[in-house]
Amino acid sequence: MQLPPHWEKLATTYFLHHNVVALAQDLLGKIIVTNINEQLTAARIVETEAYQGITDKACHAYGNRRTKRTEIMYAAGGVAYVYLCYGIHYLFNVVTNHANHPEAVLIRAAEPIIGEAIMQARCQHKGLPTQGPGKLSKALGITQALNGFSLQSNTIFIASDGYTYPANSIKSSPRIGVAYAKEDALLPYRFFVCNNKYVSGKQ
DNA sequence: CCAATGATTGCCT
DNA sequence: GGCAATCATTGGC
Repeated sequence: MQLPPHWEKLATTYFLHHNVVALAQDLLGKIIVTNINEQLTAARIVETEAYQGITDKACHAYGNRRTKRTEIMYAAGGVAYVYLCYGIHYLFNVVTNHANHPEAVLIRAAEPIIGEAIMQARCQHKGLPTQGPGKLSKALGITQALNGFSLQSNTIFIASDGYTYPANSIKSSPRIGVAYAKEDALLPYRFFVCNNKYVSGKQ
């Protein structure tokens, strides 16, 4: 696989950062790359959410809950956490922090860079292929089979081309669809690039 | 064992 | 704006 020369795969150490909220914000502008069934696709991340470990009621690992599903969140950062939501959609998360600190960043939306036609086709050419976490996974070819995959693999990883969004174009808000988390539902852990058409929901 | 429920989307009115 | 689709995971019995 040949990437553009100035793209650099993010190293494992990047994902070991202890502040998942800061990491969620920093991931805006980075590029998610998948190479599935010989189909290369890449998209620049424009919307993320932080899930802050065992004290965050919205996090699957709240209360140190360890189940077959959540187990991968307890691994050291730099692996994929993929799970099925509403019985229909695969949601892609990046596990962060050191082992036994179960934190993750949900990647909610991205702007296509490479393989836009592949993404459109995977989404049956309906609407923007990478707007919203379910469609994004579908467009990138992400399924449960990728759960636990290392982001150092060549199948799925995150790269930087040095681009960053200006600080004044980044906004935060409460996370989407977590009303059940009561007071933690109000935490401003969603980050997005404003005026970007791929961002889901309200801006 | 079984019923309830979601980190959503798309189609319908 | 409302709601059905659709199923793995979860927790209670």
